[in-house]
Amino acid sequence: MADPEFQPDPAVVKRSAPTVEDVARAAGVSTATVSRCLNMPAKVGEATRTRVLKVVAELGYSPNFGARALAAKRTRTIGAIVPTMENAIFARGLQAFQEELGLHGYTLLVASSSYSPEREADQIRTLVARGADALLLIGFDRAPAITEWLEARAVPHVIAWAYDADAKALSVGFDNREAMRALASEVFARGHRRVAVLTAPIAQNDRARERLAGVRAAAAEAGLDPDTLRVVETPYSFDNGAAQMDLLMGDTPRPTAVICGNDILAAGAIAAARAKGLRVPGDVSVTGFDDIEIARVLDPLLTTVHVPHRDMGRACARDLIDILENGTHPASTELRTEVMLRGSLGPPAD
Amino acid sequence: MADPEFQPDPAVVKRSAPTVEDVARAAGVSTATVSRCLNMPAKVGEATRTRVLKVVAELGYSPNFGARALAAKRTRTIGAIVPTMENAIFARGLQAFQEELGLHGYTLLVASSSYSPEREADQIRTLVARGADALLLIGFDRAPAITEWLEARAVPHVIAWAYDADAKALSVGFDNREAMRALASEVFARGHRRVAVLTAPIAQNDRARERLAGVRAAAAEAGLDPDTLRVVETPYSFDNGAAQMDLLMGDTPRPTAVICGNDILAAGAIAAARAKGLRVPGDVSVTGFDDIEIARVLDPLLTTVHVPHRDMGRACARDLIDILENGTHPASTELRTEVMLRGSLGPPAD
DNA sequence: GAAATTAATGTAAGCGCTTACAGTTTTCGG
DNA sequence: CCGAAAACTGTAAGCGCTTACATTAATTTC
Repeated sequence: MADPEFQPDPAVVKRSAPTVEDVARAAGVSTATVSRCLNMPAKVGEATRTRVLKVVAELGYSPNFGARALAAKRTRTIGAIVPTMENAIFARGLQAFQEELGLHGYTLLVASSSYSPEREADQIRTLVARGADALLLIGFDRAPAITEWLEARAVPHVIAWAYDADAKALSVGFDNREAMRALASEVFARGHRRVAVLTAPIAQNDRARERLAGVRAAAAEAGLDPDTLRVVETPYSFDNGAAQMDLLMGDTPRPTAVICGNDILAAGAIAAARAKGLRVPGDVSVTGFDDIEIARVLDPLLTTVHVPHRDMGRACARDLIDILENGTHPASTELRTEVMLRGSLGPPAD
Repeated sequence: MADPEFQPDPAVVKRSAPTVEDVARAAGVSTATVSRCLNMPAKVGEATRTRVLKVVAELGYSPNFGARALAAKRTRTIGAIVPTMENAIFARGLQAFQEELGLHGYTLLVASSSYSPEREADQIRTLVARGADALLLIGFDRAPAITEWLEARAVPHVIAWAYDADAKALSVGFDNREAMRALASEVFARGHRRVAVLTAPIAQNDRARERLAGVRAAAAEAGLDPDTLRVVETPYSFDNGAAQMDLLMGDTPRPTAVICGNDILAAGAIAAARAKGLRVPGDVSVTGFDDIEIARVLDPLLTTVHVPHRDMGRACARDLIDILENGTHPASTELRTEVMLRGSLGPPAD
């Protein structure tokens, strides 16, 4: 004969999500045991575990994120800061990164820096403040203060899209200089002597700088004074590629080949060349870098360097998780790139 | 004459990050005041506030994320689940979404569903469990149970890439059917009668379904039986577009126009047509949808529907923040699309 | 000028979870 | 069978922050 007054409908009493306590009570165990069932199942007796997990399922219990983060001092969340998600360059790597993280129960926090170092520094602080356990960053170029800050806070991080065996930081990437040198060699091997380079601003972009160095190295190998290369810096974008190509094609004598820092610039360059009535590669050869989808739809098909974006993203995820869970110190990984010789590169006209 | 034993070097004592308590002590106030300075500065006296903020800066204090989330019951983190980040379709909208969130002090949590409803359901649960205060989802098609679950938990969410004034859910998007109808009308207006439609599987994709309905509507308007349309379903990808186009071009009689569900399929289709020695639009016209970068580099330029991806991302962010901070109920927003008539659409050959 | 507001700050109770430590059973070698 | 080690489970102390409520000081009102 319970007085209904004292036995209110549980559904009415509990408006909010169930807590460990609710689960513990319902399963007849302590909260510690519930927690252990979820985090270290091996340390709990078989029978207890199944009983607790059954209750967990029935109640639809899901641990409170904040409480867990506070008590365990980790969030199983990993941050990534890329220059941009707009084009396929980073998006594909990010996608693979996220997939791999998900496989291991981690979640991805994303921010973009728009190629601005200040913005990147901000985002790094923000993501760490938001509880990121580790970080994926693009390239090596950043103020030493930031790196020191990360070290001081012991925030694991991996540098992607670049590789440097000597750097103290863990990196997963490829040798931008060598990759571009290999591509540029193909250009010079075809006899091009008036060559222009369309690159992203190299000031705070080690990948762009290394790629330019690769072109210069190839030029030198081909017996050409690297200083005769016409170098034009412009932010990565289709329109910038087109605009700068337009200017370059106004030069006399005109370059017979234009080596672009990435496929997006190359796409713009090819469009601009065509708009001017020039044939590619008849009148001017164009090359790119990255081998994103666009390279396969351009007419002519774009000669470029294939970058294993997905492998890179996946490797980054694995390394960070490895550090977080096993406290290891993985070695940097150098991935291979491949020169993709396609229609946009031909011999010079003259 | 303090015994050094009792006054250890603070630098040695405090290895970990400063807490509110540290700040409070250094500023000579209570922790409540420190918290208020950070969260509701107007409620604190001018002098106190500046003093506290100075200490905050000096100590490099940053509130612990977990503790804050636990106590305040919100994370200022918003989740987004998109089918994929691989191509520019969603990446661009996501970029704008993230930028706008950042402007308001929110962070973006990202997951991708690979167009799988089960995966999406998983990701929704995961992101909410990870503390997402609100969610951005793509399209309306999902199990009612999921929507109910979101409602029950009172998780604000916005549906993007689709618009439905009558739906109970908040949406920010465009009328997929009408947009495609407008484009298809142009195709039929040029005299095409043997038309194929290359679409993503429509089973669990309302956008694809609506677009197909748009083509059928246009066909009907043009006095054509919609059932004479050759409809081919294939997942969005360049290779699938190419493969299916290859098959379509083997038909006799061959379609004179192929309307594709997005630009990626269209790019594959054009490549396949060319590989078969067919001229576009001479032998076959091709249209896309989205107007991503690729549309402007294809040869010929791709006739497609321009979708305001960035506007959509931005509007979604604003709506969610508005709900979170002001408890409002924004109305769904319908954005305008525009048919971009370009080279890939011409009159039929025969 | 006393009472009533308003403004500024402090006190302290959690938020829900993890985990060191302690206590209780089992298990097992000898 | 006994004592020690191993295997489970419980107790309870925080983790660092926010915020309802209490307190005190400064203004305002009549």
